[in-house]
Amino acid sequence: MKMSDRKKKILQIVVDEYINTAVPVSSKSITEKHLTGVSSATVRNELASLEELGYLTQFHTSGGRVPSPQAYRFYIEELMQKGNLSEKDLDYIEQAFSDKSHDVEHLIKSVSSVISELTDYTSVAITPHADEETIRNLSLLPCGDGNALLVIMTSERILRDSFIEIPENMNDEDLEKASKMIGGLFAGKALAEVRETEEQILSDFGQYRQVMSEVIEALKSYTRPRDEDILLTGPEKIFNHPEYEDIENVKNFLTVISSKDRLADIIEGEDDEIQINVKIGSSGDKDVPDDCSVVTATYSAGGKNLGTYGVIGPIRMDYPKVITVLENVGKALESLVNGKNKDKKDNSGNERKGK
Amino acid sequence: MKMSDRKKKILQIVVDEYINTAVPVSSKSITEKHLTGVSSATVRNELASLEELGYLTQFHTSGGRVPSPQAYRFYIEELMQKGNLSEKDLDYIEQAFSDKSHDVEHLIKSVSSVISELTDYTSVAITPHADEETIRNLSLLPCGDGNALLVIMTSERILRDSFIEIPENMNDEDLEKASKMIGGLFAGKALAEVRETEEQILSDFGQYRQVMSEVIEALKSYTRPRDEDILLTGPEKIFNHPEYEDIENVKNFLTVISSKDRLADIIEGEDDEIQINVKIGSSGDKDVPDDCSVVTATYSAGGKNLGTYGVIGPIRMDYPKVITVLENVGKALESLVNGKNKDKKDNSGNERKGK
DNA sequence: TGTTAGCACTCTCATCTCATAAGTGCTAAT
DNA sequence: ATTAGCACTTATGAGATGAGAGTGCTAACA
Repeated sequence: MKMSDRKKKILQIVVDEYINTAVPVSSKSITEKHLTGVSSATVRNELASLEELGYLTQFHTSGGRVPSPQAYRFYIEELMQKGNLSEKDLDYIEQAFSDKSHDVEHLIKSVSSVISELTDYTSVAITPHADEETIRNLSLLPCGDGNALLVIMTSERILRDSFIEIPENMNDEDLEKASKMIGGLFAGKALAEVRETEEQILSDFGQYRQVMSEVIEALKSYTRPRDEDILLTGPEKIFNHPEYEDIENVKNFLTVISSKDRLADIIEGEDDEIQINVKIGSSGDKDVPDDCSVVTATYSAGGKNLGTYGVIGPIRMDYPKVITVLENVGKALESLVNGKNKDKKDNSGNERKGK
Repeated sequence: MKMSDRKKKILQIVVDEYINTAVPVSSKSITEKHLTGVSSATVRNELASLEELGYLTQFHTSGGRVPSPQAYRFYIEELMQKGNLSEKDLDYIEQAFSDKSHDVEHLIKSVSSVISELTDYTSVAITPHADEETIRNLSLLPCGDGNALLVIMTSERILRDSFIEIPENMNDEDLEKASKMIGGLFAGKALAEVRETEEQILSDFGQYRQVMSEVIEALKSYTRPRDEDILLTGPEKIFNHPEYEDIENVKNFLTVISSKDRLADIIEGEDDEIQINVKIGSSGDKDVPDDCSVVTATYSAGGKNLGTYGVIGPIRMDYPKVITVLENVGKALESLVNGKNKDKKDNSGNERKGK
């Protein structure tokens, strides 16, 4: 059976209506509010047919219809009409990003918080992978107790640090020399490269072999995302959505978002080509819980990867709104980053500027 | 009216029973399980009297009695019998702390997680105040774009970093000189001291005046606790306690713990003299929500402040268990820190080793 | 052949009643 | 001071009931 235009229209109405009201949609309400000119019986026939096609389900015989995950997917692909943000919302974004501080961490927090506020869903964010970054600066600082502090900064100003052990006989001056040497060696290299050239690097080193190997170990550990790299904003927002009046759903949700590892799995694994990615519960993605949807966007601007952001919430999510917000935030970020680059050196490129 | 011994005994039974079962306690159950030898009518009289004294309340006339916050306070002060941890639990603590990594951050996470696991409540932790620490190392690292990265490490290995602006004409060598100079100047100073001596320090500086003032600004900002300094572990644990079958309570709880600022207020403001601190809802402490209790312990060992840890949960909390766990974790921490110091240099002191 | 009116059927939901069980407060006896 | 006994209160759960919503089906219609 094919999808006639009227079927599509009706499906769109059902999804729109259900997103807005959270109430199963009846044939009557469709003819009354949206599709005047046909009788409810006609709509009823179409609904039955859409149900057969797998787009709609009923909880019980007299309960109206509810979109299936498949329907949401189709809706997002073909039916959804994206809106525009209100002036107020646009202002809000601008306001939030106008902060003077250039700090990546603060920016990430702002972005995450803006998304959560504007969409009214819980927002998740993961900072860009250090893996792809190049090392801008690497230093070893003395601690004075047989350890040194390794600090690295990458091209995108991501910082990592750890304590490493140094030989007993190494004094502060030696350490400084080692620091300069190792720092110079790694400057400009990508973290991912370190692993590849590990043997070569190690073999080249006599004097600072031990320190060197500790540094490499540390660098290797930086490629894994840390708990702190995953940000969760506004978990309490779920209470604004009626599906979370059921304690079981809350329990499930809270359990999922409590595990940073789990969260990372959920928002990771993006296809870089696609800018906005929607995962709808029980879509075969085992990481996303059955009754949740996750919409994420990976931002990059001026050749910089700025992380992946998104919202997690019920399957009955306001996709048009969420996607609109994510797009607008993306634009704002882009102009922020480009604008800033222009102010300084205009070293922006277009290498990785999403499709 | 005074509290007879029998009244105390009965109050203790009621609180114990209610903590264990979450069911209002009846006169009958008391005489049957705990106080054989008296009739339920006698107990009933005592209960009525305890109610008059403000220790007990009833939801409705045939519903048994429930302890009031006042009763919990009295219970903790006078009636409670602390248990011992099981072998299994003790092993668990030891296991968790045997991690090789000496990193403060990991330690804090372990502690928080252990507390949450053993008590079955949500655990909160706040890292020690950088304010009281002395600066062990301060360095300025070049970024290459008109900024420098300031990194400090304190005596307790707390790290802070920020980007500061440097003058246009300052090259990497100048920066290194400035770094050494400023680093030397602040080494051994407490962060709190910086503020006091600010004017003097600034006036002494000609050449690096601007950098210096940026550094001081940054140092001042380190005294405020950051979001990352507040750790929340196991929020989903609340679902193991029947009071959180009510969605309103969950909502309230989640809203409170979602705000790091709020959390900080709740577990801050400890009296340093008291090692374990119990705040019971509606106790006049406006930060703690009405239907929550917070039990915290501030740990210090070998002269080091190791942060404040605790649990947040329903007023009907298993205080004996929680307090026992907190005490045992404290002991384990102490022996860990002392042990470690012995291994190395035995530079431990007894300056601040809580009573 | 597609559309529609009409109607029986199903299911939920709120309300009511009713009986039961639990627990208390009070009184009078010990 | 304690206790047995009993009336009183309230929660809880199990039907029963009726209203309301929505559907599926059938037969008539354009």
